[in-house]
Amino acid sequence: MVDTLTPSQSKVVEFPYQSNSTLKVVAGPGSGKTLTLLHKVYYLIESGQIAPNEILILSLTNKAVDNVITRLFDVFEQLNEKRTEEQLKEIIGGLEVHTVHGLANRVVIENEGIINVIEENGWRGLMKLVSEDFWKNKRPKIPSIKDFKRLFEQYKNQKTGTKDVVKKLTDIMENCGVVTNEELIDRASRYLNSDVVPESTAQTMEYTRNLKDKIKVVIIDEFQDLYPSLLPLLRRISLGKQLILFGDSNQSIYSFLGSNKEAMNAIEDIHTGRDFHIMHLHDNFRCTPEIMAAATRVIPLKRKEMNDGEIEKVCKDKCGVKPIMQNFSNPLDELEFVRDQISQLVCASAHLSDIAILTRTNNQMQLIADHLQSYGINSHKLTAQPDWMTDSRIQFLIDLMKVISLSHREESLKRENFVNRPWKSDFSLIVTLSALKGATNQSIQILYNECLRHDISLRRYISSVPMSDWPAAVTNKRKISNCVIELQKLMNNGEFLYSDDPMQILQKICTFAHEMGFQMLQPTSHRDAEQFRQHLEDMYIILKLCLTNKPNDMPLVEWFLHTHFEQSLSYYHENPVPRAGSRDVLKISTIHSSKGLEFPIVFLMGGLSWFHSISQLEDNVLYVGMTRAKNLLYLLNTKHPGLDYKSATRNIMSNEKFWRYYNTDLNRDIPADFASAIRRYDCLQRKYDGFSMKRRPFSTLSVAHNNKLMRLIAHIARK
DNA sequence: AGACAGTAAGTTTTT
DNA sequence: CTTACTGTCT
Repeated sequence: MVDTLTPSQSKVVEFPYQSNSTLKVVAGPGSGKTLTLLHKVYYLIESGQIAPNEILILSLTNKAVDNVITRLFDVFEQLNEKRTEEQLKEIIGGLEVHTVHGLANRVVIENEGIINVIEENGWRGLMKLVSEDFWKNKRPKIPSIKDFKRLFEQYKNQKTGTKDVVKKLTDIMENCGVVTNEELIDRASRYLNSDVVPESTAQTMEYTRNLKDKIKVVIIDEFQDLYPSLLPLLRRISLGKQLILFGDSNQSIYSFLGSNKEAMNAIEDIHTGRDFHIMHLHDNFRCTPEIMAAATRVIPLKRKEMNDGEIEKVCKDKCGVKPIMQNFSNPLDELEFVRDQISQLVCASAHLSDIAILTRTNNQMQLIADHLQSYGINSHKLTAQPDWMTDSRIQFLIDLMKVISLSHREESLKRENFVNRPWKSDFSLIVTLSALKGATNQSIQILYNECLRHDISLRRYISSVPMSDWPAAVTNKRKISNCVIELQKLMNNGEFLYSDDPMQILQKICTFAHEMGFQMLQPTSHRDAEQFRQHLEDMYIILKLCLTNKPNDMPLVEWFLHTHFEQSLSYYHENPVPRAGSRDVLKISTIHSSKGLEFPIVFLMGGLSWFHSISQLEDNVLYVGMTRAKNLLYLLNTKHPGLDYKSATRNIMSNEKFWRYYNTDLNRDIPADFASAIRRYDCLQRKYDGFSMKRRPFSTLSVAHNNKLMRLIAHIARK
C-alpha cells in the first residue's frame, strides 16, 4: 500500500498508534511532509485503529490547513480505488482540520456565544477612549495603533501602572464580546480545562467535550511555528492522546511571536514521563543540488551537519545553474532587472505561473505588483486573506452593519423584557463614532462615561437623552446625534436588515456612510478609489454567496455578519484568481506566506535597498525563501555571511542545457527551436520600449502611500 | 531652553 | 540608511 513512499516515510506512516505518546517527525524542505502526514492519517483509519472523527489536525496558518484539505481527497482517492466518492467524502468530512486559532474560536463560541476578534478599527476606537495623559512618559510620543496594542498587552500582563485605564478598556471588550487573539487562546484553554461542565449546558457543549474525550490522535503540522502562549491549550488538547508533530526547526520563521525555541523544547515533553519518539525525513525531492547547497550554507547548524556528513539527500540531478545573485543600489534598477529577467524566462520555456517573487514585506509586494502591472504583466498575490477583507474601509462598513444589527437585536430583546446588559452594540458604535469627523476623543469619552453612569447603552443615550442634557464638554453634539438617528432609521427600515437583495444592502450602507462623510472612507487618490470599488465588488460577491447558503430563518445581513469571514476564506481558497483576465499570471508573496509552497523559479527580494547597505534577512527566513525554489533561484539584494557573492550571472535565456533540464523536470515537451526565444525576446523588448518613463505615470511606478520610495527617487533624481 | 551626539528599530500572522 | 527618541552638555 505504501510502496510509493520512501523507507523513512513508510516508517513514519506505519508507526503504531499508542495513546499518551509523542512522535516528532522532522521533515526538511521538499521531503514530502504533507504527503506523509496524509498517508499517516489514512493508515490510522484504514488499519481500523482510529475513526476519522477521532483525529484532529492542527496548524498555525490558514495556508497550511488549506494545503492539507486540498490534498486530502487526492491522496485518499489514490490510496483506495475501492471506495466510492461518497464514502471518501464521509471519511474526510469526519476529520477535524483547523488552525489553532480557528479551533479556539469554535470552543469559545460554543461556550459563550458569538465573539469577535478585535481588528485595526477596533483598536483605533479603543485608543480614542484613553486620555492624553495615558501617553505621558511613554515610549513613542506620537503613538500608532500598533504601539497602543503593544502597550495594552503589556499593561494587561503586568497589572501595574495605568491599571484602571486598561481595566476600563477590557471591561468594554468583555461586555461587547470582543477579544484579542491572545485572549481567544486563553479562553479556549480555560474552557477545555474546566472539567466541571454545568449539567444544564452539558448537552450543548458537545464540541468542547469531543475535543477532550473523543479525539485520540492530535497531529500538529508545522510544529516549528508554535509559540509559548499556545502551549497551555495544546497541552490540554493532547492530554492522554497520541501527539504527532510534523515540521522542521530550520523553517521556524515566527520567532517574533515569542521564543519558539522554548516552545519547541516544551512541546517535546508536553506531558512529563511520556513515550517520545523522533524520526527524520531526510530526502529532498524539490530543489536542485545547487539551490540546496546554497541554502544549506545559510544556516550555521546545517553547515556543521554537512561537515559531519549528515546532510539531506537531494534527489534531483544537477541542473548546472547556481543561484543568481545580484545587488542594486537603486530600487528602480532592481525592479527593471526583475522585469527583464521575467521577459527572458518567459521567452525561453518558462510559464508566467512558474515564477514566484518572494518579498519580505507586504509593502514590497505591492510595489512589485504595481511595477509589473505597469508593463502589463499580471500577478496574483498569495496573501493569507483576500485583499478586500483586510481593507479597513470595508471593515468599517461591516462595523456599521454590526451596529445596526446588534442595536436591532437589543431593541427586540428589550421589548420582550429581557435583561438589557451588556450592550454589544457599544463597541461597534464607538468605532463608528470615532471615525466621524468632528467627534473628538474627549466627547466620546465623556459620552461613554455618562452611559456607564446611567446604565444605558451608548446608542440609547444618544438617541433618547436630549442634546441639551448632555455634558457641556461634548462638542459637535448635532453631528453625533444625527449619525445615531440615521443609524436608527436604517435599523427600523426592513429594507435593510431583512433585505434579501445584496445590492440593496450594500447600497444602503454605502449611502449612509457617504452622507455621514466619514473621513476614513475618503479616497486619497484615483488609485485608492479604484481599489475601494474593487473591494466593494468582492464584498458583494460574498454577500451573494451568503444568500445562496443562508438558513431560511435568518436574515441575510445577520448571516453575513456571522459567517463572512469563513465564507470568504473558503471562497478565496476555491477561486484563487477570481479576477485575473488571463490564467497565466505570476505569483507574488511574502516569504512568510510562501511557506509550504514550491515554485520552479523564485525571485527572492532581500529588500528593495532603501539603504545603501543591503538588508540581511534572518537565517531561517532566508532558508525558507531559498528552499521554495525547485529549479532556478534569484537572490536580489540579499546579504548573508554564508553566501558567496562571486557567482557569475549567466545568460539564462540561451542556456539550452538548463532549459532541457527544466522542461524534463516539469514533465513538459522540450522545445525544438531555442533560437526563437531570442527572437521573441527582441520583439517583447521593442514593445516595452514603447512604455517610456514619460508615458508611465509616476503613480503607477511607485505607490502613492509609499512615501519612502518617493523620497528615495527624489533623492536619486537630485544626484 | 537649545544644540549635539549616541542609540535602537524598521518586518513577518492568527478570526 | 532614516526616523524618533534619549541623554548630556552648555
